Amino acid sequence: MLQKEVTIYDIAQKLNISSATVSRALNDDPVVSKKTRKRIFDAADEMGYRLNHFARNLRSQKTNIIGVIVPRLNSYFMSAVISGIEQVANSEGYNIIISQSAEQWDKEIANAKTMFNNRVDGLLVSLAYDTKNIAHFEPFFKRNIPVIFFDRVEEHNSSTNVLIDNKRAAYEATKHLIEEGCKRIVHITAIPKRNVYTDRLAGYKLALAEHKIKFKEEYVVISNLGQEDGAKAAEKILHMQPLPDGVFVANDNCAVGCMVALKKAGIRIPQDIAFVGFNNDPVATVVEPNLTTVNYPGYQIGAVAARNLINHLKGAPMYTTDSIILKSELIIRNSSKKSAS
Amino acid sequence: MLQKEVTIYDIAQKLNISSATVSRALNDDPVVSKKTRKRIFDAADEMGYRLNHFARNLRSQKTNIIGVIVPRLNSYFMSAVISGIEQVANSEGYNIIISQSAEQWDKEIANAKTMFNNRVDGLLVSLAYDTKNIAHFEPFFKRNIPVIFFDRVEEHNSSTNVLIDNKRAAYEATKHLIEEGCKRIVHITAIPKRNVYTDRLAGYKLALAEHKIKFKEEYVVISNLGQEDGAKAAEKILHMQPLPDGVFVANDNCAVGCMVALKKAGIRIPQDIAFVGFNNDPVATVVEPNLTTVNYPGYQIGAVAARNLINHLKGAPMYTTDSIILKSELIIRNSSKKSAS
DNA sequence: TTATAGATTGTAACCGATTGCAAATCTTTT
DNA sequence: AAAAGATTTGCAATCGGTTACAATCTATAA
Repeated sequence: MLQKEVTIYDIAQKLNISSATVSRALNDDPVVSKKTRKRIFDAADEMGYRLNHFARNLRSQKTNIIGVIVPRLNSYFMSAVISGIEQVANSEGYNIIISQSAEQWDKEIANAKTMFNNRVDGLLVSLAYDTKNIAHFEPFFKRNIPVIFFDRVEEHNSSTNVLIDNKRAAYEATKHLIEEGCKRIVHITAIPKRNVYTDRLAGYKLALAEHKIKFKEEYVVISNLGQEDGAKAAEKILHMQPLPDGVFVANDNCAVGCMVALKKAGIRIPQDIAFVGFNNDPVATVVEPNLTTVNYPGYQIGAVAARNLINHLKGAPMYTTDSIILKSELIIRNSSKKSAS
Repeated sequence: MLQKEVTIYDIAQKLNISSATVSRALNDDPVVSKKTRKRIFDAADEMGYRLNHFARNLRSQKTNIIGVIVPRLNSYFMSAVISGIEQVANSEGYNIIISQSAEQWDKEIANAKTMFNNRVDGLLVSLAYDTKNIAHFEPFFKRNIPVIFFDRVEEHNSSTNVLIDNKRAAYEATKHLIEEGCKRIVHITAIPKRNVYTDRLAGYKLALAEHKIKFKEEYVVISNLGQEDGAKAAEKILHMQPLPDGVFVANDNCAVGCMVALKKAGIRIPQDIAFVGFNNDPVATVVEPNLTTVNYPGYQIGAVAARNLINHLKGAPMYTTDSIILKSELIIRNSSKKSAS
């Protein structure tokens, strides 16, 4: 037996007052006397009243929903990000709806449209591989709906970015390899279209240049950065003459896949080839030797992005922050300790 | 310059027809003539009309939102599940909102309440460790809002469960260890409150019994199943006399943590101790030796659960399915091949 | 030509809240 | 006791759709 929904009208009728007063009381409007206020709350409790968000949203033109668009959900990093977003959003009374672009520009466009039609109050986005421009977010900008990009970002004067200093992190990683004695350093990365990859590539080049090591195009291996792609990259590396003595990979999963394949081929790590990854995925402490990597704090990225978005929604002006750079650091483990071994 | 929202009234006015006709046309009601229909769609496009979900929801009392409550988001398995849910839901025009219980009963109760107040059309739930009963879902049952449990389930006559046959999977896993020659098999698991753990324990016991191996309470190690908990479990194992010769872990992450710690202590795997895990997390192919494990198809679990829920929402009666058991299988890798080594 | 069924469109109530403005009630002051 | 001011409360419009029912139009048959 389905009980009918209780509305403010039912409460009003029962107490013989107007629905306006009930509405005000339930919204803690101080104009309502404590006495009626109490009567209303008691009645609401007793009758099992619950707010109808649609009626409210319809009136207030707000949804209390934050949209999240990510390339993929199935990585440790992204899970951590989402976890951070959810935590903050939830604590502030916002709900999140999530969709995946599967790294495809057109799906991202479709997702953005859906989010727009769902009238999200704000949007958190990590761009797909494929995305050539961000015109599909124009409707949001036009309506002053805040959009924050994280991790995979694009510059836009009416949005904030949340990320780490990829160039510097990559620089540190590469420099570390050089200091461990590496001279022929391969960089495995994705097609450098997105900031995360171009910046890491730039950091890699900078470190080389600073140590007077000539950059070689053939040392940049383009890959999809999955674990299995790491194995494919290993193939390529094994065919290089002379063999590289260090590898900096833009992602731990791929690094690990590559290490496993190289080890199978008899390469010793780090003696023959030293490795540095990126992200500090838990798998870094499982592979042998443990992987030196850049700690990329996913949970915090998500939490900060969400916090910032909500601040905007609550009135903080957009221009106060342009981009937010979180700390990252190199965690040195055995995969790169050439000198000590 | 914020452009104002276009409503069906604007379209109606412009075309000099009634809003009712506009509404019908936009909803593909065949009663509207093709001619007016076309005029309406053209005008809607041109004017940049977008549906107001709240107005519709307010009227139709439907939200097209599916709620998802999970213990944690940060595991590969759960990411895969969410990915599956999102895919199916999206393709059917549903949105999902996600919240985490952080393995706590009270947070789960709060989440359920939020979902209820958000008037989700249906709910997908994986229960927290902690959850002692599912009374907090009664409001859903009472209102005939479908609830589907997956992975961590509880029996209830008005809900469907989606999961694998944990008992059988555990039985196969343990049997495999026995057939590889193990006699003293440890089982690392969580406090057996949830089905997944009790069932796996039962499967473990069954396999032992069937092979006339006496069950020993002290061989069941209770843990939180994180990677670091695996290391703690390794401690305990190292203190056992005589040393066990096989370990069946209820989760790959923990198995891996345990293996790494044991190896550090000089234990050879699988020669001294053979390992079988659970889930087929990607890390299973990174650890050395590669981990034998039960393949638990997360993506499919999510997709099937979502598909089923949506079928219910579209009218399929609830009683047609009571629980859905997906296939799982043992993937044998080197961590358990005692006989071959 | 007219009755009639069938196709199309319009009218208006309804979903459940919010809120500006007016009205009523209660206090305080003279 | 009446006037003025401060508190509370109520009225009614509004948000943007949906849909039962009535009204109108069109085409075909008698």
